[in-house]
Amino acid sequence: MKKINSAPTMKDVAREAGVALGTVSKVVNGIPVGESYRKQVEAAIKKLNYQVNSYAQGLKAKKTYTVALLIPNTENPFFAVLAYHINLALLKRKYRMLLCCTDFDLNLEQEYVRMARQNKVDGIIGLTYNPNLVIEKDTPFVAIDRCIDVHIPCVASDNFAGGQLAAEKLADLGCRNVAFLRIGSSLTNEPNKRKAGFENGCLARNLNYTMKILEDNDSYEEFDRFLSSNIQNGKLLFDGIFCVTDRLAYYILKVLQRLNVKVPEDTQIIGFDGVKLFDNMDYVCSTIVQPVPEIAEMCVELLLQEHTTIKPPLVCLPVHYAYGGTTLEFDKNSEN
Amino acid sequence: MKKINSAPTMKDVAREAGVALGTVSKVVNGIPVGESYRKQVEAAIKKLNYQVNSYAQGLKAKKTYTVALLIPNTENPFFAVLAYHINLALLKRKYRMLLCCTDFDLNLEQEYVRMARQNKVDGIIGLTYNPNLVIEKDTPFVAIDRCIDVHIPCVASDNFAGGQLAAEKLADLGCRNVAFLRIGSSLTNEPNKRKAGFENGCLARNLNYTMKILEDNDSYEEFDRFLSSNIQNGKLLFDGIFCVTDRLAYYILKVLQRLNVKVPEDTQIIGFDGVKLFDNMDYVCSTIVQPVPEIAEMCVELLLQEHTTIKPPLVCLPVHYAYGGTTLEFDKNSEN
DNA sequence: TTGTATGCGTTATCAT
DNA sequence: ATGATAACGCATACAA
Repeated sequence: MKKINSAPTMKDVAREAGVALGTVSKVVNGIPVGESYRKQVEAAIKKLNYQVNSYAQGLKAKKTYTVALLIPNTENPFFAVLAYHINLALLKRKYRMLLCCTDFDLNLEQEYVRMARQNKVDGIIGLTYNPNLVIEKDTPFVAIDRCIDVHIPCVASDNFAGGQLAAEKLADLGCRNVAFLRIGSSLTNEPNKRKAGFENGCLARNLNYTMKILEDNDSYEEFDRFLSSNIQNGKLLFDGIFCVTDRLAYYILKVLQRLNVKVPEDTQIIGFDGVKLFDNMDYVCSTIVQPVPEIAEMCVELLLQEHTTIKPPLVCLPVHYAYGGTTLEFDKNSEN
Repeated sequence: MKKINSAPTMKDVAREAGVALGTVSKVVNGIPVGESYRKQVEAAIKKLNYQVNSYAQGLKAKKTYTVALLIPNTENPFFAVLAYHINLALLKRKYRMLLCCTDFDLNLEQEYVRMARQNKVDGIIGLTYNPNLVIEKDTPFVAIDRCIDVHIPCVASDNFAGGQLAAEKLADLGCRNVAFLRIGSSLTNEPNKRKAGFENGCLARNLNYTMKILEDNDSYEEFDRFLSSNIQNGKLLFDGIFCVTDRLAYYILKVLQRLNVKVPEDTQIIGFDGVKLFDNMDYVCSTIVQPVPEIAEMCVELLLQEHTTIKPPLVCLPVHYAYGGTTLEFDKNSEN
């Protein structure tokens, strides 16, 4: 396509206004300047429709007002909503956002981190999976859901409490025999604590529990088999299931429907994330809701704090339970 | 956070390699240079972990390898998936993507367009709603779903054909009395053609049809009333409903469930977009699927074509029907 | 072929 | 308070 050629520069403005270059710069940057000069310059700016070139600015200032967000994709609604809120939080602070979808590609993750060095961006917010990700000490980085290094702040939901809450809710809702279903990376990360929290909650409430943990490259259908094998006389042995994500919960819901297990009458399901199909609509399933807007704000805040006071290595934000049709409505209205 | 200070520059590399600045530049840009020099420079680059500063590069070249994507948000899965595929298409061409969520804010849309001028980005792909959006002729811009100007290429699905297809499918599936439901901006855009296409299809297939068109600021609940008022003896007068989007279709599905109308037995629903809750999972409803990856590719292709041959003012890409549980399974497997 | 010098648009440090 | 000038890191036209 045609190149953008003739953007007016400060020099043009200076000539138009009949003042020196430096004066224009001052006006643009809000540095006090003689009233009459000010007006002239402003008039010239308006007339030429001048706008600073942020690339020249970035070159000079080593500051680009751009932040890179590394996430696997925006097809998963959790990531998509996260991206949206981070974008919002950045916009509030006049920052732009470079969206870098990594598709779970470990090399691509590293590539993007490298790209961010050399003041191409002012910082990175990353939800990554590369266990060997190299982040030089002078690259401002905030991690989501994974503690990469003590010097890199990590922001996450309180996953342990979330798991615990799920167990408690199932207990409150009358379950006695529950299962925990999980699939995902074996990487050590915060969401892994959901399991421990759930176990803890089950023990506290005297719930019988069973775990079915799959690895990343396993097939979801393994769950089909697992559930089928736990059906006796047409009834599922579990009256409650906690799924590590809403995505999985949604999948399990379909499986149970096929197996003629009634949800929530026979078996209740709680997921994790708080995914909605469309904004302002219902949750996909009863779920432990992650505080996405707060996570976004926290990430941006931590990333942009200039005052290099001590950075918290791990920030856990509170989650809450929300009804979404896959549990009994006992406490439908208790959004927490 | 700490500033990135000491990034090595070409000068550092030149010194390290014992060559001149220009030589380094040439190596970096793949311009032939003496073999021994090449190796020395490459060694120095590796040693210092040097990387070009794209801001200095952009300043010089008036090319930033960055494209801005303007969409309302990434909370709506259609937008989210679109963003993902555009990101992919750009990545293939070594371009970065600035994600600009406009939240349907007309001023913000204009603001972003302005920002893009002055070679801050090499071009813009925009799904916008501002009817008065000013795009200077020298700003590379590709529009999605709306013809802004003859000089600005517009990429969209074949919405007319999609509407027609919806009518045909409903007819094939045995419907005789159908309704078209729509809510959205009254702006003239491509998706509006869904209505005309549907009408056309109904006429061709002798379907009785009713239209219920709401405006942007109307309440969805208006549809509740509309449907309620069309129930006689506990039966809905429509045996088929075509909704302008999957989002609406999903909403209507919930309404009908509340009204005890069985879907798809009593009434079948077809939406538009092809939204899936999670990737690789089922469609939210039976739907007319937009070819999102192709739309993304086309946008990027049109935007980046250097050879300013003639640009097509409007490109319509083919849609197809997909079963998603809200129609009878008559042709479940016909993904067209 | 390789090196040198200039300019891209800004900002900041100087004299004035 | 204002204007001239250097420097940011890179690319390139030009000289060697």
